[in-house]
Amino acid sequence: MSDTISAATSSNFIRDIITDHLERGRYDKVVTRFPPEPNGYLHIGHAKSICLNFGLAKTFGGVCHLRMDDTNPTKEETEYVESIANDVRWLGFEWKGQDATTPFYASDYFQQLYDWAELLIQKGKAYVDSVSRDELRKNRGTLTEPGRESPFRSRTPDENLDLFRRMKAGEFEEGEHVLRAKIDLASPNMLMRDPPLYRILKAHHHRTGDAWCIYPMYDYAHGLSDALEGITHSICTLEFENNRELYDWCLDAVGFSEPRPHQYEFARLVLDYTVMSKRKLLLLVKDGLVDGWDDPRMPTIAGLRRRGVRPEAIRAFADMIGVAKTNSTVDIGKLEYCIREDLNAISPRAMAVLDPLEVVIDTWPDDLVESGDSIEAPWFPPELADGRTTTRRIPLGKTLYIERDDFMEDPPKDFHRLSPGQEVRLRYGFVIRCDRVVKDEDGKVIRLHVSHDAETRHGTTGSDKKKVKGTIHWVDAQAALDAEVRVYDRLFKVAAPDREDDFLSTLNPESKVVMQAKIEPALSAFGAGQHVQFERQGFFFTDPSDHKDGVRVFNKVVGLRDTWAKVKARTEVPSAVPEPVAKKAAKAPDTRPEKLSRAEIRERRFAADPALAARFEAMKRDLGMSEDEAELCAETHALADFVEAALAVYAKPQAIAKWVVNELLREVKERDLETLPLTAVAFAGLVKLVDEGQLSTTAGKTVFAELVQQGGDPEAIVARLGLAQVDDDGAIEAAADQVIASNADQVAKYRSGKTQLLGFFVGQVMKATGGRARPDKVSDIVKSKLG
RNA sequence: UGGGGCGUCGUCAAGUGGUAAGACACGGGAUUUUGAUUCCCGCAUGCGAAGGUUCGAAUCCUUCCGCCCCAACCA
Repeated sequence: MSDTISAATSSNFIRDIITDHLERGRYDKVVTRFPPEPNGYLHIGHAKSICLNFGLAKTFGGVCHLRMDDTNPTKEETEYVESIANDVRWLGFEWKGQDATTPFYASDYFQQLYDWAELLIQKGKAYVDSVSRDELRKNRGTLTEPGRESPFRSRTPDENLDLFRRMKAGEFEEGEHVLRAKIDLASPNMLMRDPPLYRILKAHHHRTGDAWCIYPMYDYAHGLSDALEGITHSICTLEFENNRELYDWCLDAVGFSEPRPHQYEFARLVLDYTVMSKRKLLLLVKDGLVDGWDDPRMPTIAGLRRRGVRPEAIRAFADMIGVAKTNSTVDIGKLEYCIREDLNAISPRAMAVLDPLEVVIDTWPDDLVESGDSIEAPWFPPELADGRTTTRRIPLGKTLYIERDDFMEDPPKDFHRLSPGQEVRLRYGFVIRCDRVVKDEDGKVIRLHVSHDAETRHGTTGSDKKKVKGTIHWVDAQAALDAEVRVYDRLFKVAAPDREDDFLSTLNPESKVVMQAKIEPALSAFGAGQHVQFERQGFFFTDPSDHKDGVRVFNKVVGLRDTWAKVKARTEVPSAVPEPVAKKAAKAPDTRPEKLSRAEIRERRFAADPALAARFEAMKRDLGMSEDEAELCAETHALADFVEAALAVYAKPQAIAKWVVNELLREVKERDLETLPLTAVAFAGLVKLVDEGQLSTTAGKTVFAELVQQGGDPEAIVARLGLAQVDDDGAIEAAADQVIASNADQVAKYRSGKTQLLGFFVGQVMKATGGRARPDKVSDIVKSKLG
């Protein structure tokens, strides 16, 4: 793996999990995996996942497996396997596989997976279902209605085994039978309603050929492949969150015990102005809307590579956008920034005129008309030269080309370029003044006549004496070489083509514009696959396949930042065509029931349990609890019992309710109250201690946490931990002085008005006293000391 | 009450009860023979909303709101 991969990758929740696991010794090394299905080319979204998985392995000193998830022979092809392996390697990563070049394949595990399926059948955890595809779907129920059992669900293991073996032997046609996990048709998670594990597919597999006619489904194959390879952290995207339960089921059912792999999900990359789904990308390729998978406009790795983006930029981008669980859309400007930053450091500078306008220097000396002149210029600007002192000669003659955009007959006042009567500097040349404009009969400017100031010639002393506002690029007309320059822009006109009914209708017709450009002759030395900055324009890349001797083809990678374009856009009329509003694609009907109001829900609950209703009323009426408090305390009978028992020890309903609602409720979310070591008596004792001022609230919370963990007696815990409240002004003042003395800069900030720092000081003093100080007193003392 | 997730600046994103990181974008300035690069400076009295707990809440509790995912023999 390359050393240039950023070591300072920012933290994310998955790193935190792994760090924790390693610290606790749950695993002793990290094994991740990148598991693409070889049914398409990798794109920048995959790159995010690749950087994550391989990056994690690298930073934790583990390994990452590249595994082809090839369980569906109808979609997968060897061409894709090769492109995927190639792309991963190009991105700068090495995988652990059978060897350095061969990846893992899920298809290598078909026999083992099959054997485990037989095991599940024998354990009664899987059965062969023989209903039609339609029937199966209907029997699955809906989001709100449970599914129904298939009549074949009760087949014996022996029957199932026989049928399954015959499925494998090819005795049945596709769709006749399917092997299903026997889980729970009523599960709220649709994936757990007896999901198919194996289906019959009489298709030729790209690696196993015709050896199999049954193939495992994703959920079955994936988790078990992970387990087989000793994967520790199986990282996938958010849409698989629902699959995690099934992932765990499969591993448990086959009999894997800890430490075994676990699945974690992060948000996949969504980028502005592009599409990322393989289906849509495939459509663009198949319909010839782009020039193949490696069209430089495609977000594929192959496309980016051909465009001239380097792996360094992609890795920097992956690092920049981070890893989280929020569905988000990344501004494509971030990618462009990373590309520029990378290319800026390595690209030699040259001049090229994409849209030439002829310029004749009328003052050009006669003796140089034939022979011409030339100027030496560095390939790199001084701030980047960094020891690179190479230069090239730029021919210069009487006739030049400049960029058509760099001339305006009637310019706005902040135009720094060439216009009638005005001066501009030629990059590495001299200052010229526009004397005359020649137009054709349509009024189009076809030639400029200028005069030059020989004293401003580059490299001569005093050449920069004359100050002009602009410098423009140019090439000598006689010496210039012809080149094809492919100017690429974003593929879509709208920010979210995915949200359109017909995403193809938003294709940007100007995403590829081919220019016949004039370039400086030194560029003839450039072979295919080289980067260059055309000054004032952008970064370009000689096309890896089309650029040859005599045929010069440059791809535009990305433009330079263009402040002028921004200024222009700001002053011009804002484009009258508003971005079309994205229409949401029609979705399947929402079958969720109407939302019930809170009161209705309560009514329903209490109607079902009048005794609970009575307790709720009693708490409200007899104990003076608020409606909310009473409702929460009467959530279940167990809780209500607990509250009543606590009240029997310490009869202050407000105080008890407060602690129940704000502290206890949190603990009983995941755990049953009955399993908590905390007793009602201990709880009441704690509330009393705090309520009577013997314990600060902060210390009270510490004791509460202890009680929840270990149980015990609150007073004993207070004594053991030495938490009794510090009420003594002297002790608090001493602590406060200490804190103030050691935070002089913060004190200064506070005194100059940043009073929100009070919390900081109080916090420091509280920490210094181990949370025992009376907080209100601390606050008062600190405030008066800070003045 | 089907279940599972997610809401912090225009965009990503840290932050897990004690000073709302950072980056991109944006705005201003300096340097500049690329309107580039580089360098400074500015940019969330506030974390979906409202209540509550606390000396102190983005963080804990409650309720509400919004968005995403799941009913392929795809992955």
